[in-house]
Amino acid sequence: MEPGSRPSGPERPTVIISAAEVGRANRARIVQALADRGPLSRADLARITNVPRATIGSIVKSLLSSGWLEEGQPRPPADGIGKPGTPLWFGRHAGLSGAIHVQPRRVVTAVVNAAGDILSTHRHKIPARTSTEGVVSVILNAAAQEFHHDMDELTGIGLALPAAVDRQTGEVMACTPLPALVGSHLRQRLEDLTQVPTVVEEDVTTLALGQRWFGQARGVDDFAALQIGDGIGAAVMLGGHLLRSRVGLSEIGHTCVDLRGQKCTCGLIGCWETVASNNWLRHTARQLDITTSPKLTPHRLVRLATSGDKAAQGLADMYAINVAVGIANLVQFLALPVLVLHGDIVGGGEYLRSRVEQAVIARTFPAHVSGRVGQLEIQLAHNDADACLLGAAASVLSRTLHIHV
Amino acid sequence: MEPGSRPSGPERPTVIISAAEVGRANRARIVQALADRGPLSRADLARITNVPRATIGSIVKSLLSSGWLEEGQPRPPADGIGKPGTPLWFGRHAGLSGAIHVQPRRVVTAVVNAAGDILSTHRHKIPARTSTEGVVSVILNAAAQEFHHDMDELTGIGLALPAAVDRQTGEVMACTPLPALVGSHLRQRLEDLTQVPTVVEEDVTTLALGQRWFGQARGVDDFAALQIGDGIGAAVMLGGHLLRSRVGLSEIGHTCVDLRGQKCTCGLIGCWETVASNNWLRHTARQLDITTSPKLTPHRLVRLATSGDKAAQGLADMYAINVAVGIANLVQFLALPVLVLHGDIVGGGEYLRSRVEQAVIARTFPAHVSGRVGQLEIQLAHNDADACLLGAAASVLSRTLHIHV
DNA sequence: TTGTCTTTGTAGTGCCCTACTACTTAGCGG
DNA sequence: CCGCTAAGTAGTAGGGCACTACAAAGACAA
Repeated sequence: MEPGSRPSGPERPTVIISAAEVGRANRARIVQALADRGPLSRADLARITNVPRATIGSIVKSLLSSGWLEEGQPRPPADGIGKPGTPLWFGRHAGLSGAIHVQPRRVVTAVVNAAGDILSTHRHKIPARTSTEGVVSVILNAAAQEFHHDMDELTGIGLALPAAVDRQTGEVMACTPLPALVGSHLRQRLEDLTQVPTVVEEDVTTLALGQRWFGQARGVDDFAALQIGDGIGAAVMLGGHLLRSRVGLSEIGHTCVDLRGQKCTCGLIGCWETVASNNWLRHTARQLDITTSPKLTPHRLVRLATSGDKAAQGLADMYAINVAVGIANLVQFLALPVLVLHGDIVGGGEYLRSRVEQAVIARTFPAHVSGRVGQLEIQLAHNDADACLLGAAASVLSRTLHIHV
Repeated sequence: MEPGSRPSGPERPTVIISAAEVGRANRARIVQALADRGPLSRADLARITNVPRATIGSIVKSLLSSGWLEEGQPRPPADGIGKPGTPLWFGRHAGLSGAIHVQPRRVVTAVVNAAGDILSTHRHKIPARTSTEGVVSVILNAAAQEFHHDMDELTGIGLALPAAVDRQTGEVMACTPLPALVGSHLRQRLEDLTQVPTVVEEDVTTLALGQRWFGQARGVDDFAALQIGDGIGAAVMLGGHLLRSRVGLSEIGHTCVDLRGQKCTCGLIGCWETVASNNWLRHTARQLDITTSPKLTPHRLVRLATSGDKAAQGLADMYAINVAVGIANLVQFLALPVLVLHGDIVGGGEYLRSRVEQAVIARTFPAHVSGRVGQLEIQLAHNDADACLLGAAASVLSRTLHIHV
C-alpha cells in the first residue's frame, strides 16, 4: 500500500505518555478500583493489580498525603492468619464535586464526595417562561449558595442538563424543556463564577456515569442506562468507556423500529419513541377507553392493571413489548448484559419490569441471555430521584481521573 | 454511599502501568501515527505529538534498530528553509503478519507488512461437504505453505472467519457457511503448528480493522464497516476502538426495524435482514416479475435498472431505502460520520450508493449530516476482494500494538 | 513465655522512560 | 563566508515502577 493521499478524519492528536502521566493514571486506577470494590488493603490492591505490594504502597502513600484516601482500623483476614490489613477508603472530604441537576421546573444542587455521599443539597425553583438570563441566574445563584463553603476543595463541578450538549465546548445545542438554555455559555459562566473546572453533560449520560461510580453498575464495564418517559434516551458503557462519537448526538429514541409506522414529532418515521413514550401510552389509552383523571403514567397504568382492569393489563403488555423492542435492538447490537432503567417507567415497578425483561429475552438470541453471559438483567434504578445529581458528580470524577492515557 | 455489597460484574482486571509499558505504548503510537498519516520526519512527529524532538528521536531510534522503521532520503521542507527532514516509513519486512481469510469455498492466505503491502498470497479450495478435520487441514496446510519462509519474522497470524467467534478463547461459536468449524480449536492448532501468536476474528470485524489501518478509514477514528449481502453485519470503531462487548455477539442484522414485519430465519420478527438481504431482493423480484437467469444480485439489479427496466428501478429504490433504514439507525445512535460498505451491495456501484446515501440522510437528523460534522459519507469499499485479508493482518497489528495502557 | 508461621507494610536500590537544554548538522541566500 | 532557519542528537535530571530484603503484627502451639 503506497503511503499516498489519506482521508482527513477529524484527527485525535497522537499522545505520548510521560512519566508524570503514568503516576496520575495509576493513582486514578487505584481510586477506581476502590470505588468499584469498596475498601481494600494495600495487599488486596496488589493482588488485584498483580503488582508488588511495595508499588501499591508508594502509590497509596501519595493518595494518603493528598487526602484522597484514609486508613481505617486494621481488620484481620478472613482465615485469621497473618497480619491484619489496613483498609483504605475515601476520606469524607475526598474528591468533592459540585453537582447541579437542571430540571424543567427546578435546579437541584449538591456537594458529593468520592464515595458518593451527598454532603449537602438544595432545590431552587425555575419560574415558568423565563428568559435565558433568568434561567442562568437561577443556576448561578444556586451554585454560589451551595458551593461557597467548599469552593476551594471542589475538584470540579458537574452539570446535568435535559439537553443535547456539544462535547467539545459544553455548549447547549438543543433543549426542549428549557429552550432558553441554548447558547447560554453556561459552562463558561459557571467557571467564571466559581473558578472551578466545570463539565456539562446530557442528563442521560450522567445517569450512566452515576450508576457506574455510585450505583447499581458499580464495577460493571458493559451496561446501558436508559431513561424512558416522555422521550427515550440511553447512554452505553462498553469496556468501562462511554460510547460517544467525537461530535454529534446520540438519539436512540429516534431510531426506527417500525418501517411503516407513525410519523414522529421529529419528522422521521417509526421512531422507537413513537411506540414507547408517555405520549404513545396516553394516545393508546384513549383509543382503548382507559381513562384516568390526571395524565396517564406507567405508575398509574400499573395500578389500574393490578387492580384488575383488563384493558389496562393489555395496554401494559403492549407498552412493555414496545419498550422491549428498542432495548432488544441495543442488546442484539452490543450484547449488553445489564440495563438500568430510569424515568417514568420506574413507576411501573416489578410488574412492568418483569414484562419488559421477558419481552426483551423473547426478542434476542439465547446466546446473549443464557450460557456464559449469565442472565440478561433489566433493573429499575433504585435511586431515580438523586440519580442525575450523583451522575453529575460522577462525570466530574470521570473527567478528573480518566486519564485515557 | 456505604461501601457495602456490590454487583459482581465480570471484572476487567485493574492494570498498573510500568515504565516498560510506557515505552511499548509510545512506540505503538508512533507506529500508528505513521500508518495514519504516511511517512513523517521526527520533527513532524514531534509537532503532532507536542513533545520535544529529542523524545521522538529516542523513540524512533529503538524502532529503527528493531527494524520496524527505515529512514528515507531527506526531503527539503515545503518553504525550502531549514534542514531537510528525514522521512520515516515502515521497512518492507516490518511488522509482517500472516493473514488467512476463510471463505465458504476457499481459503486465501497472505503475508502482509505493516504498510499494508501484500508480499505474497495464495488460494486453496475447500472441498464441498468436508468434515471438521478436513476444513482444518486445508487451513493448516495453506498456512504452512504460505508462511514457512517467513515464519520467524511473523509478528502474528490473523484469521478472518465467516463466523461468530468467542472473544476470549478465539473458539468458533457458530458458522453458517462452514458449520464444521465450530469447536475446531483452530487457533490452538495454528499456534501449535506455527509457534506464532494467532488472533481469530469474525470477518466483518477484520473489515473495520483493515479499513482503519490500510484502507479508506485510515486515520479515521469514528466509522463503521458494513457487510451487506446474504446477511448483514457491521463493525464499528468509535474513538479508534472497536465496539465489542466482553462477551456475546454483535448481531446488528437481527435488530428490529419492522415491528409488524416478516419472521426472520433467526426466529425473530422484522429483523433488518428480512428487508435488506439478498433473499429479500430475490423474493421481492419474483413478486414484481423481475427475472434474471442466475440469482439476482445488487449488481444485476442495477444493470437492469440502468438499462431502463422500470420495475428494477423501483426495486433498487426499495432496496436502497431498506438498507438505509438500518444504517440510519446506526447513525442516529452513534453519530458516525463515515460508513464503508462491503459485500454484494458494492456491485450496485454509484447508482446504488447514492440512493442509499440519500435515503440515510432523509432518515437522520440534519445535525449529524451537515454542520460541524461535515457531510455524512457512505462509501463503497475500494478493495472489497482483499479487504478481509488486509483486515486479518490489521487485526494482528491492532493486537500487537494496541497496548490499551 | 517463646518460637514458628503467615501475611502486611516499607526501605532502598536499580532500571526504564520522558523532559529539558544546549549543541551539531544541513540547506538557503545574500 | 556569514546569518538564518530548521532537523536531529548528547547528556543530564527527574518521575515512577520493579525487586529484594526486612520489620511489624497477629495466631497458635510448645
